Amino acid sequence: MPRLARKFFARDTRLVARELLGQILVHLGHDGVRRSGRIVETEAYVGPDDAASHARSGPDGRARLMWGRAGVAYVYLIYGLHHCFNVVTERDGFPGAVLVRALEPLDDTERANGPALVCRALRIDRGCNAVDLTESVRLFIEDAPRVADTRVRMGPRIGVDYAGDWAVHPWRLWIADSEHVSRRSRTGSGYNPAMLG
DNA sequence: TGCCGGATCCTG
DNA sequence: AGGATCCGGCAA
Repeated sequence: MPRLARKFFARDTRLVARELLGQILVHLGHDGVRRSGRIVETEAYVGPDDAASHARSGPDGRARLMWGRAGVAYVYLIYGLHHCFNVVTERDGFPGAVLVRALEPLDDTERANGPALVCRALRIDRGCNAVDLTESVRLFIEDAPRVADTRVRMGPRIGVDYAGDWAVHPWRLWIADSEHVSRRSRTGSGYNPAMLG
């Protein structure tokens, strides 16, 4: 199965977040086991002014990878015990990334309906940080059929209430009929992008 | 150098 | 509702 190439990621972050739905995230662990899952929920973090984004700490800060080459993994530790997996987007010099929030489990993978559970299920940790997904043989995203617009929902990002006006942007995207999205996406409302005026 | 708070999850 | 538990950023 072909993997997603750099030009897929080097676009508007919200578009990448939308088109990542349905694609297959694959990690070959140190134990040689292939673990994978279909991406069913994402969030977009875009631009230098997004108050919810780690990119706010600047091009030399914690999330400097977000300012760099699209298609690279940005993995960080949160709350001292969990990992979150992102893919860098946009052109060089403009920060952006998509957080993978939930997977439908495929090969040797346990439930992954939350960003930290995604990393736990696929054994992704900071050893995966800065890996180029377009070149790595152990961490990449396979190109799977595109999900129809009618199945997509969008709503505000989770856990970023501190970000003021930026918290209300509907930059969380998920597959409406998936059993494997996070609790908030399964029970929350959300709306269809096609219904936008 | 010290402190604060977080793109979370689980248990009670 | 609260605890677990580490690290980067910012204030002093």
